[in-house]
Amino acid sequence: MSRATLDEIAERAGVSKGTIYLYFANKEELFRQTIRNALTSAVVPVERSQIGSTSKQLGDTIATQWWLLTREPTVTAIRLLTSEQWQYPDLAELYSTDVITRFSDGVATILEAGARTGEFRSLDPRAAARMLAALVVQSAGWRASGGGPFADQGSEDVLRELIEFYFQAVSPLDSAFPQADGA
Amino acid sequence: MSRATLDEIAERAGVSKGTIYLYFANKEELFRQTIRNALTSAVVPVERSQIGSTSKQLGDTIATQWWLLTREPTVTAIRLLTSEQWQYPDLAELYSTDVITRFSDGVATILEAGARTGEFRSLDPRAAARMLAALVVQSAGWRASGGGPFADQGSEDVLRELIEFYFQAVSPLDSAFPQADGA
Amino acid sequence: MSRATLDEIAERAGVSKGTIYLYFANKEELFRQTIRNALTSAVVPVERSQIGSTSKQLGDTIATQWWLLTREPTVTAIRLLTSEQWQYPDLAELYSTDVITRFSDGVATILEAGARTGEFRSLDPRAAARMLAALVVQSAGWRASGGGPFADQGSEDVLRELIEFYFQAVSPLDSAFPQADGA
Amino acid sequence: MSRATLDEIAERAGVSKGTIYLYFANKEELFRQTIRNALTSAVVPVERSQIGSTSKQLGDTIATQWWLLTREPTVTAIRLLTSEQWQYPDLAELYSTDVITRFSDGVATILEAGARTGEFRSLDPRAAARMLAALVVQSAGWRASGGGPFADQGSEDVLRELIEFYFQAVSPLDSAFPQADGA
DNA sequence: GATGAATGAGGCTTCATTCAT
DNA sequence: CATGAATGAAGCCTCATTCAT
Repeated sequence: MSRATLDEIAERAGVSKGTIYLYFANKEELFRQTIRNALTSAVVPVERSQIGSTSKQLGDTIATQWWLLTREPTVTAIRLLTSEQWQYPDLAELYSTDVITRFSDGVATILEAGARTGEFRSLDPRAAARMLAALVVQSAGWRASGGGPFADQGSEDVLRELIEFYFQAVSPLDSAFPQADGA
Repeated sequence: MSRATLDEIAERAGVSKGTIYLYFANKEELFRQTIRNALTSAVVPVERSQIGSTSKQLGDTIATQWWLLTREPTVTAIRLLTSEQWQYPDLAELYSTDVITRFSDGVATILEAGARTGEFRSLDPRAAARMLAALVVQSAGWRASGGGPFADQGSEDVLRELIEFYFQAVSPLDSAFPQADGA
Repeated sequence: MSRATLDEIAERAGVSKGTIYLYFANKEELFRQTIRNALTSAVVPVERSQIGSTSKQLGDTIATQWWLLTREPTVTAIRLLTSEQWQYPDLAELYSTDVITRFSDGVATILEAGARTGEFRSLDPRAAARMLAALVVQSAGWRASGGGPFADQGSEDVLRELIEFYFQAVSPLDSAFPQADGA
Repeated sequence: MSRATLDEIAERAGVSKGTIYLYFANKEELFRQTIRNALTSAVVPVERSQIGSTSKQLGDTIATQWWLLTREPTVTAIRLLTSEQWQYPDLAELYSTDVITRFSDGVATILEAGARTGEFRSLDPRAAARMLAALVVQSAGWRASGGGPFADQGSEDVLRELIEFYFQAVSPLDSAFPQADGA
């Protein structure tokens, strides 16, 4: 990432330092708007995925969130945010609420529906959704950082591994292995 | 956390600023050794837990890692590390290898043993261990930061939720719910 | 006065910043010409007042100078000038010569004439004129700034007070109090 | 004066820029304390001069204030203050109140006493004191700046001229010329 | 060993000035 | 002629590092 100095930011943006101040009141505002933009675009569009079987919905939702979290602007934003999270707790809150909670809520709804149809095991949907959120966020973070236990796996591989694991975890106890065609 | 200036660090340590330079070459070295210490102490002692049923071993291992990750020095260290991971990739690597990989390897061994005894489902033990690592690390991180989907749950509750979920995920398809007595 | 940035100057003048540079080489030149204009217009027209008794001439001269000094463009100019007098000694010199010396010279002439007619005491006319200059300039400055010992007096009151005092100071030792009808 | 940049201030003080911040929170505080110190030391000690004839008291008071206003720290302080008076109205107020008002009040008291003993003419003592304040302040300012009508007179000459003029102005109409031995 | 006053490189921000339109 | 987006030198301030005591 290199350092987040205005000199470097300006250079990477191809403008002079002073130009930045034509568009942002100060460095904090620049920071906030950049993060906010990226995070807003990382919110998984739950409504769009409410078609097909709940298994398909779940796979699609996971895959969508995965790609939103691992694509460039989001990675940079989260990287910046975690670097400075103690200075901008409200932005961290935004991330938590808009991205994670929304994903989690969407997943809980799908799990509930799937439990009624028998596609999923009957379990606490909110707890299971939180677990999935943790799984997706941490895995994406590790992938993005190039570290962690996924260092030598491609992004698709990690996603597939994740989906397979989660479907096992929520599949009905006597069911066959479900179809996950996310991504 | 407050600011990480040498003035504040010295004050909290109860020494003068100059004294720090008697023990550390510079701020980076102080940073490195602090993190290194904390991380080393967060390595779960796998050998110790190799007694009892594999279920018990798994539950113990998860719980131990959980408490190691959520106790004070580790929380601070990881917080610092993730803030600066782009500046100190070798420390991030250390975290990844010493803490996560070791935990993950231990879990994989347990899962494998449990699969042989029929206590656990038969699945890719390394993949399942990676998933558990992600689950534990992210959940602990969220707990520590006070944000995320666990904001209003106690640490024990989160741990219990996590263990329950994971045991469901790895339990044999026709098994009853296993006993998780971590913590 | 607000800040003397070119942005604000341009806005108040109703033109764009770039336009200023079509008419002035740089900010210093703009500054110089603005001050110069205002100061030139604050020169008391001594010749015009050379009618009537010397007492009336004196009163008129004081009053005229007073109003020239306390009206808007002069106040702003002098304010700017005293703020920057160390950067623009030539402008300060201009102020000193064109405004103050000319006023002082005119007053000295009147005092001399008045001394011959017996209207004024016989004293060093140049010294007495310098004193009057100091009196008028400082009083006007205080009035303009809203500070100083005249903070709660109206401009006319200050002028009247000043004229009365000065006439007392220069009146013949045995004379009755003269008529001051300035302004 | 040269420019009031921290670089120059530090250089003149013989320290580095950073050192200033060990003693002052910021430039404004440095400015304030410098001005405040100088102005406080420019307050004429009225009580001390309450001995001898009122004429002597008046002469002493004028002379004392004159020297306080024309000596180095005061000159610098007033110079700085007038440069920035729109940024620090409270300091200008301090100057006005502590220095000018106190001088003016002291003079009014003396004039009143002198009027009772017949040493001074009977006139509005507060108005006459204000006039003297204006006279002294402006003359001192001109002397300090090296400009104005006193450019080619020594400081003692200006003071003598001022005292002579003022004593004429306030002397009883039929009195002989009083003794002014200020300075 | 320990201290903390002093340093100065480097970061953020302002604003006079330029120039393509 | 007029504009205003872009520039970058220069100002204020912070803080890691040094060194005389």
